[in-house]
Amino acid sequence: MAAKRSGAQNKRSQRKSVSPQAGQALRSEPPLSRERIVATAVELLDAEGVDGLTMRRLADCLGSGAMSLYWHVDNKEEVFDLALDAVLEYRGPPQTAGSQGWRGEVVHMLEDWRASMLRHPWSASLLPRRALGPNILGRLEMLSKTLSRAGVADADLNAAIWSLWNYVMGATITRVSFDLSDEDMAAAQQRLTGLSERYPTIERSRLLLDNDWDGAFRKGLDFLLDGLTPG
Amino acid sequence: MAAKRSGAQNKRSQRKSVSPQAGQALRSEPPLSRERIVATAVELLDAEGVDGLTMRRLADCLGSGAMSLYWHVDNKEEVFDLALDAVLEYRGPPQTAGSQGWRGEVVHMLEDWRASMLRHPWSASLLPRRALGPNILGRLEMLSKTLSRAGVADADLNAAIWSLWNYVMGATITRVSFDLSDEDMAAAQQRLTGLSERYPTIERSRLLLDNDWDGAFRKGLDFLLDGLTPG
DNA sequence: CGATCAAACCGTACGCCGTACGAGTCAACC
DNA sequence: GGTTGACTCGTACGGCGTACGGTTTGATCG
Repeated sequence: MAAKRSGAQNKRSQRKSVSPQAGQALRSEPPLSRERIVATAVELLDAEGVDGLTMRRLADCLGSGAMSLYWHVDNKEEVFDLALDAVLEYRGPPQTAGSQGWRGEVVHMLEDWRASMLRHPWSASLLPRRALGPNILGRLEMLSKTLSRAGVADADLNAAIWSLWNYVMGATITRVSFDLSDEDMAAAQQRLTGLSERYPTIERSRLLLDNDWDGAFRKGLDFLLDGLTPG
Repeated sequence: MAAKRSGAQNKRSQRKSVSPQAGQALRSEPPLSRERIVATAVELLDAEGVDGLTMRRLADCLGSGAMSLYWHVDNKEEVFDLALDAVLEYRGPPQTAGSQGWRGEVVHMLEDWRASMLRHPWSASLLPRRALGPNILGRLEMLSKTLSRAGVADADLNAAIWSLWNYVMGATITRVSFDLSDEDMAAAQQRLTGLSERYPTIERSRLLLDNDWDGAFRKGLDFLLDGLTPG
């Protein structure tokens, strides 16, 4: 009988043979692989959203049967985890202005983090999962190293990292949640004005409308960084 | 034919009759109602988590048929929305120390917000939804009013509110995501030490272990409030 | 060459899901 | 009695994740 044991055992073991594509002479598709599955999953998520990804549809897009996916992947959860991390690659700050200092580097990485997730809004709805893939860990490592070099005390380092993480995640989720279409906006406003005697202040401030999300994100980030660093 | 039209039309219209419980002479359960459905949904979510809530199970707990729920509720999404808001009621700061000032009131409300969600961890996984129920709106209204009275400029008010919201949501989601059982903790540590040459800083700082979440939350909140207020 | 074996693939089936549909029940009112 | 409207629910449909076991394929070895 075949193997197919528990997670990451014999699967993902790379082909040791010399032939680049083994078999599959009649099939036009390249053979399945973790990478191809994840890449296609991201495409599907981008196109159809979180509910549009099913194992059957994913397999269809890959030109394979649904159950074939389970050779490369433990279950649907793992597909989500891999897709989330796949979208969060970070290549570092732009080299053109190399002398922007640690703070510029941190701001750049965090704004890029948020932007990457907003480019794939489904990623925000996957958030409450602890999948710490290599890309997420890489960003945390960069954050940790940069803050440490900037003089943040070791005792405060973890709190500082988590504060920034929290802020970025909250801002991203909120931005996705309220990324309403125009009619939704109108409906929300409608509902609020109907209740203006109950919520006069937020009705008057038009909190749910015309807000500068990007600017507010940057502002709050600055506040946080001001507080987090000794100088 | 019956009515059952679109959202919040004829449903939820309270009984005008004098009889306290109409019909249902043989059934021991009280009649269905939005309130009872939501309360039971919260119980079920607390007990079984987000995947444990299905319309059939919810109906079973209520002693009714699954399809009966749809008279009082549009769909499962609405059950989630109502459950989320139901858990976020806020009764205001403790009256004993009435003179703690605006900042104490804000901190109290935000810490209570986070605590309420941590008491029902499923609420964090429901987050990326824009359901603005009365309790959430009430908290936003309180925040808006208090900050405004504290002297935050109107131009900065919305940014201030969203920054605090973002921070609280991110911190709560993160806390839930990493609320690992002991073996999960060990596994995460295992995975990290295996990769210590790739992520030396976060491995050394033990970022994923022994962290003071509550203290870090309070710290970051203070940073944010420091930056947000003029004085 | 033929035998063997693991890797990779996939068809079928099971139990569960959300909910459309329409029929049923019952109190209130004409 | 007849009608109506609020409410309950049995059945059914299409779709889901995935357990299970069978099949194909290429590599390896005699």
